Amino acid sequence: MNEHPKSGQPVEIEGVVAQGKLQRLLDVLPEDLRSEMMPLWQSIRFSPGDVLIEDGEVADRIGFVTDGFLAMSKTLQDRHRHIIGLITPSDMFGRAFNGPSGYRIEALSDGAVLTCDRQKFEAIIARSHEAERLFLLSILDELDAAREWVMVLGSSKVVERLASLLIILSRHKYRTLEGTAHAPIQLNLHIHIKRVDIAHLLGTSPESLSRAFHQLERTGAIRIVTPYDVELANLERLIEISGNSLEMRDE
Amino acid sequence: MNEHPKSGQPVEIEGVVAQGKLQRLLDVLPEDLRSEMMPLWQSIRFSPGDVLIEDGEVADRIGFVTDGFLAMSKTLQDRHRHIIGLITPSDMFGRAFNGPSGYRIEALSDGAVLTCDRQKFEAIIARSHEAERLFLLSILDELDAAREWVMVLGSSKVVERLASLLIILSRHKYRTLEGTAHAPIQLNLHIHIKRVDIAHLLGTSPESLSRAFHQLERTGAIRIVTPYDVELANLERLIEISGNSLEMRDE
DNA sequence: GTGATTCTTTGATGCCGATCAACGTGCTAC
DNA sequence: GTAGCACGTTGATCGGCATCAAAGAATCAC
Repeated sequence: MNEHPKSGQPVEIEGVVAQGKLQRLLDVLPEDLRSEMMPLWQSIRFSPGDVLIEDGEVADRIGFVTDGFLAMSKTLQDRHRHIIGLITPSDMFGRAFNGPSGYRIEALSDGAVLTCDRQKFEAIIARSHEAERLFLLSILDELDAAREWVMVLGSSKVVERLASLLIILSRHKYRTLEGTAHAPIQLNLHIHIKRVDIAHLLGTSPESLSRAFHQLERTGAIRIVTPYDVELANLERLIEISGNSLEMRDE
Repeated sequence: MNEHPKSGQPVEIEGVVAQGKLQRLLDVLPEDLRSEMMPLWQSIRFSPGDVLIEDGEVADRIGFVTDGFLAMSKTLQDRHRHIIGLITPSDMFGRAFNGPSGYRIEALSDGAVLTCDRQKFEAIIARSHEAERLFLLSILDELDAAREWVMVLGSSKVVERLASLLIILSRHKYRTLEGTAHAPIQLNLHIHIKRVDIAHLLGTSPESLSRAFHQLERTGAIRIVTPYDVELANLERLIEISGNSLEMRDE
């Protein structure tokens, strides 16, 4: 029995566990809608370079990231590739209640998503006032994140932007460590993303990004263990370099 | 009689006429909620430099711009001022259903807003499914706009960013000219915003911005009549310079 | 009108970062 | 092992832009 677990219990589909926003959404759904929605979900694993939704395509599916990093990206005629934003665990993608996507959704790391038919998702959410409200709140969060990112891109220098990114990534990591009592003084940050992708996210080139990384290391703000493993040795200095533009909320 | 005009008719409060999103919102409200909400509105006129909501303040009011330009801005300790985004006629501001604002809302031009107590606004909207849905859709629009702006800020060069901004501004102007049958070939764009503010919006300095303006003029893309009046002489070239990153939808 | 104030533009200089090129490093295949 | 490949780093050059400084241009007070 117990085909569809009760509210509050972790939801697992094909070996992939729903958490964060998706779990909260399922939690507030009344039992009947919840039962209706559960079988619609499907898990997909991805690897770097995979394209989940093509630029310009009318997305017929929405999804939640359960693990790994996706990006909204766009490459212009002049072959310049921009990464508009990261999509990190718990985030949603796919333009529910909205028109076609102007951006490609692509994978920057290994990971997994849970996806659902877009129209069915919308229809079910729309039948629960609570769920639709929760959905609205998560869009408001996305909006805040996007604006914060506008702020970051406004800082002219690459080191500043990189410092901001590292802080944001550490916040994400911290967010998922809800078990921990206090923030650790020294943060070992595992970066799952290639240098090129970080560069395109920060609006710079891999070369300049590399220099920025090593500049941060020279000032003692970070220590580069491997290109994918960085130790935030001096968080205060890092914040200072970033320009103090970020709210240090823990959510 | 007819204290509260019927749906579909323009709403006017203290000489200021509601249009765009606010009007649509009022239109979908059932008559009782509409009557309840109408007396809550209050018009405020603003001039450049006026601060409507202070950075960090818990906004107790929301508002819709009916005329002129506002900005979300933030100035860091190092006195650097960033403008995160423009708030143009029909746009909302003030974080309904959300926490304190991390940004200042300030006026960049003369204009007017209609404002309403935030909690009362939320309460009334929440009682109408249609209205809450409409609200959600307008937040989704804001999200798109924010992401588009991330895209623009990603282009390294100032001329490109300026070209994009001019296109966006012309779109706004076109949006309000719903009476006109077709887009005019040659667009006379009145810019209500000071150079410093545009500069801070584009993440550059007034000096560099000035040079960018004149560079656009040299290439024939625009003609500068006065600093506040620009003629988009060659829209195609302007789009080309902008990097084609913008969707040319008319809404 | 005149002067004060505010905004825009122009000029000169030095730094940051884009770009091209080459080299280093780690991984996979075999 | 070695070759090949993908990714990261380093070096050198050059253009764009921030910055400082100062000069037009427009507006307002009076």
